[in-house]
Amino acid sequence: MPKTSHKGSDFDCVTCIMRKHSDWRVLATDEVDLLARGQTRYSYQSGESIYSMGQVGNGVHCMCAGTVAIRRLDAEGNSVLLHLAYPGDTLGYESVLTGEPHRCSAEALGPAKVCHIDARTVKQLLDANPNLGLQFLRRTAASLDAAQDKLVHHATLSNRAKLAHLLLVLMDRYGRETVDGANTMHLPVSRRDLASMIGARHETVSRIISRLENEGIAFFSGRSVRVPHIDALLEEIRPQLVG
Amino acid sequence: MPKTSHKGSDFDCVTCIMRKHSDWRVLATDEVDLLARGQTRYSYQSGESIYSMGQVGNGVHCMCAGTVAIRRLDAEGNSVLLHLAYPGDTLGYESVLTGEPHRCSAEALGPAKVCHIDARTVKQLLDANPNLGLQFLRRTAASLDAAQDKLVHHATLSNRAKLAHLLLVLMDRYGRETVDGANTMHLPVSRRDLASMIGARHETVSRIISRLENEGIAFFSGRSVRVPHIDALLEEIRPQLVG
DNA sequence: GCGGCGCATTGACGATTGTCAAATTTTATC
DNA sequence: GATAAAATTTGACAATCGTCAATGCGCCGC
Repeated sequence: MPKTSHKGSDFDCVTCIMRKHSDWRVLATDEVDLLARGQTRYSYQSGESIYSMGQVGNGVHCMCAGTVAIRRLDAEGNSVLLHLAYPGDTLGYESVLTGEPHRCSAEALGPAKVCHIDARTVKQLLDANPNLGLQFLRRTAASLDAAQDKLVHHATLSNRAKLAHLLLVLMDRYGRETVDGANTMHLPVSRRDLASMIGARHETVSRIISRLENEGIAFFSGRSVRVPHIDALLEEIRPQLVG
Repeated sequence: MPKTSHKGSDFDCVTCIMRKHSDWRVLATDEVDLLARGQTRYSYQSGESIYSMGQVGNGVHCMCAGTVAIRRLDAEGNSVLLHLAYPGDTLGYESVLTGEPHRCSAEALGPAKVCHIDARTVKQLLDANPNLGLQFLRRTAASLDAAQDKLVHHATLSNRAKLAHLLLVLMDRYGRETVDGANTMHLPVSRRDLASMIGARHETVSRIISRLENEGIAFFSGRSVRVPHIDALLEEIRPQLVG
């Protein structure tokens, strides 16, 4: 499925609109120039791989547009979607810092624009501006916090509650409210990926979806989802607080 | 339950045997002196809190001896044991870096010796030596990697396999081999904590333990565990590879 | 347009799990 | 050491979940 990515040169970090929202915002002007010299922009089609588990990273990837899935595969070939990355996110810096191979793969979930920054440039910037390392540290700590939150959810919520929570999170980014007060969105991922995100089989997700539809809470058609009353999904997360 | 911790002054980071195994190993000699001036050693009894969720950290904690449980509580009061920390580990630096309250609590699981390093000193050291920030970054990235591995396990393994895996990990640190080739250990945590670590109810863990005993795989008595053939536990992790 | 192929849905069924409850053991406190 | 509190174990039962299997749907390449 993956086609070759397209390398473009009509772009520059100096003028990148996402830079102020990324880790690179701590750089000074001359450091941004250095960043721009080590940078190459790539366009990816849906399904294309940005990097793969097991490879050693030769640079970091800075997202300008699109959605990228961060996955990990276990020994039996099960794919688990761990994280969705968005414009402003920097990907793959762990491997550059440690020299270890990537522990996850990154795959475009739609047309995406991602800049590659050469490892040498990254190291020069880390040397030149200690704030960049601290910024990466803050970002990584936030990711760790998010991962731990997921662990808590996996340990305490039912699959149904986890799916409801995931739908709310996705609705927050992909959803829009219609005139009748309902919320709709186009799912960025397949049912299988939804299942791996909540730690269940895809058949189980299908059944939960069926029940949600029967109960009038959410309606699915392909990848489009309609939630008439968003509060009904919120109810699913809170365990029964008998009153 | 928690008694007050004991503040001791008969100790110095300069001579600390764990320093070479901790993040502070990147410091130069004069920086270690600065570290030692900002440091206070505390002794904690089993069950005592080192810091709590919601508090803003006024420094970082460096473990010299013992075992510390990193927990998170959800809105309903469920406690999830996310991580066990050991000598050489540095705890609570996220809060110091971000100014945000601690997202987890840290509790001694037995007699523990933990040094507190004042936030001001930490910031001075981060300013003085950029390698310290990069070291924290590597450490945090490793923690993130471990958390993601747990997420994959939660998504793909049965509770029984997760418990077997956890026992193997604990055996690696707490176990010793007896003359007859069996492995034994003293569990550092309660059944409830074991359950929260694998994302199951404590009743479920009790039942899995009963089955493991009936099948001759592992024998539990209080907190002591005896595993006659460690390979039998390993078999539990690998899904059925029909041959 | 057609055939394939992967994804999605649904049914059936057994296994596992969560919940509630009670009995028992261990641990903590005085 | 006695009592209280907490942790653990076990049973019963309903609900959920995973697996296997069959079918339908949609997309893509030819």
